[in-house]
Amino acid sequence: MDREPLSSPELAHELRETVGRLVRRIRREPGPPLAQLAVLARIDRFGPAGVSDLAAAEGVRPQSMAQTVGDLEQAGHVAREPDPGDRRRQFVTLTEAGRARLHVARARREGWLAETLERELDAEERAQLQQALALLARVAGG
Amino acid sequence: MDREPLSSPELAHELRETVGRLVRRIRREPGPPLAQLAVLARIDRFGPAGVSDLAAAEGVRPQSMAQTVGDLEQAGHVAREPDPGDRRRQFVTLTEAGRARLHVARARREGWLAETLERELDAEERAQLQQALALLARVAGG
DNA sequence: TATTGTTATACTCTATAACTATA
DNA sequence: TATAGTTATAGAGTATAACAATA
Repeated sequence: MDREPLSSPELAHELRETVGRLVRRIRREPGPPLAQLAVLARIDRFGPAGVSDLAAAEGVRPQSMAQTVGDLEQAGHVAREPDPGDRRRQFVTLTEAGRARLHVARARREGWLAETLERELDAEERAQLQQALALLARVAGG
Repeated sequence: MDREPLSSPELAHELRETVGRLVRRIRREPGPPLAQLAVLARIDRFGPAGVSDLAAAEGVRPQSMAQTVGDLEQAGHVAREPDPGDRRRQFVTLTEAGRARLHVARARREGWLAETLERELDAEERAQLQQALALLARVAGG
């Protein structure tokens, strides 16, 4: 199944097309908006954080994150707590409803992806993919 | 550098986060809208095609593709030619301006990605990534 | 001055609904 | 009826610009 190695421009092209299609496919699954889900997941994993921290972590502008966090707050999925040491900052925390929402959403939305990974790939291929994700993280995060 | 193998749900989570960040990073590079670029690239590679064909190939609805093709036509980057055998169909073709636009855009937008692949990864890692893309295509395309 | 965060506005991308024209 | 394509409308996601409050 080995193919000719692609040049970097060719590989860049394939990479862009493939991840584009994958993102569209994931987004088609029902569930809460992906940007919101990502924030809930991050707070659940790493604990309360400021809006700027969340923006930097997700690779978006603080203004964009303020919008996302505002939507989550209106839905009752996050709450804000003032930082006593720096009154500019507000810690964004998960509410119980937000935590429940996260778990349900994970089961549904990432559930599709997880099932597809199970169905389409064998264990070795999943390990291959896991290694490749580390490479992609380097490409994206630089 | 081997890590513990992730469970499929964990891998799904990492996959979604990583490709999300990568897409945002690519989109930040200046250039024409990605959806338009993808259509120009496809016609350049596979020749003129109908709107529905393009929609199916890119994994979007025909209505979405009609919008994208309409924008491209207004910009003078594609033209339409009637199919003499079926008057419902219209072949979308590249204009000279569209071809020029494509090549400039590739040099700029995918150029960043190609350079990053060259800089951040070695040849073996790029080969690894190429193989992983085939796996991702299976996940996305199912 | 720098940092945290906001609101206002606009663009990209895609979707669903409702439609016309042709097969 | 089915297919190719359209317009209208809406929502998700992100951006820039301009601003307020705090450090």
